[in-house]
Amino acid sequence: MKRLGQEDKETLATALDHSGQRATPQRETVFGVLLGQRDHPTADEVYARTKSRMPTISMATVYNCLETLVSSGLVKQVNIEREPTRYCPNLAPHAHFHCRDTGRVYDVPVPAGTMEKLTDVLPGKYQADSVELVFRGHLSKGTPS
Amino acid sequence: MKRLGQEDKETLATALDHSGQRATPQRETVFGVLLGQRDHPTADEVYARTKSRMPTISMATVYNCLETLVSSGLVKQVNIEREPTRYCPNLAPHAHFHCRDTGRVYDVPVPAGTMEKLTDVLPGKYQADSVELVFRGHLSKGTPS
DNA sequence: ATTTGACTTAGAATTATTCTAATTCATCTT
DNA sequence: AAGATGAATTAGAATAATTCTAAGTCAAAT
Repeated sequence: MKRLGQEDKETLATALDHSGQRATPQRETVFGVLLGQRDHPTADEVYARTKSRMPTISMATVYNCLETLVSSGLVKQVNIEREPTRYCPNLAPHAHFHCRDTGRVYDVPVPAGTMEKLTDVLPGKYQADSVELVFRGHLSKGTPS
Repeated sequence: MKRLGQEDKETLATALDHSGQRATPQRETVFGVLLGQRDHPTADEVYARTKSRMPTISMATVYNCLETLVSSGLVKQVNIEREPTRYCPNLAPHAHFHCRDTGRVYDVPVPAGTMEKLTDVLPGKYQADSVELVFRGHLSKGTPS
């Protein structure tokens, strides 16, 4: 239940300012929720967590804040199959692993350059500006959460 | 507007039988629609195309048939961002390219083994049974549809 | 011929998300 | 400091893709 540190607060303020938007208590709280538990929560989950810190916030505001954070580049949306959109504040290039058993989504770090290298498979006419890599399967049993 | 050839019909019958389901005129027609125009149509689009061959079919049946085809392994669902699910009868391993300008989705063939090789980035505890690779961007201008 | 259960159908229900319209709030201007 | 301006928040209505329900149809098996 930690609050935003000074550093994160500045990252947020700068990124928002850079995209012509303001830092607000709601946006800071939502950002703090995402940083505090990096388990790819859905908007619903973000709402629940945020509400416990800021009981008056509304669902619409949570959606608005998430959209704002995404547009400022600090947060990424993660869509897996038709499930509700999840939110991820991990800015490093990475892949995702979706567990069929639990539905959980894990970040998978990838070596530098790996994602970019993937675009080599593209015929010249395709100009990719983003690459998404998602694995689906299950965790070896005996593996803790 | 071609119908299903004998070969595709048998592929369908076998795959359905293998998953304990029956071949029906609706399923054949929907499968024919997917094979006839491999542009990753949404359920709505499949419905429209199927309706022109079989005017009495209902949306529910189209969804049912698509689900049946997916469960039999002949068709893959392609989900891109929160857009409606698209359907793809391409069984070869391939990636997808999503054009930001037109919204179209293109199949991108990948060299044999490429998709499997990607699982090398996974720490041991992750057992992947499927890999999904999606690029997003735009087509070089001057490129015909 | 009858039964059985799979398949189809129309329409209702669901659900994540977006929209609307009314307020609140911070900042800017005077 | 007071008022104006526009961004941000809010509750609730609206939307849209998909799933569900319940009734009807059909094909195969007895």
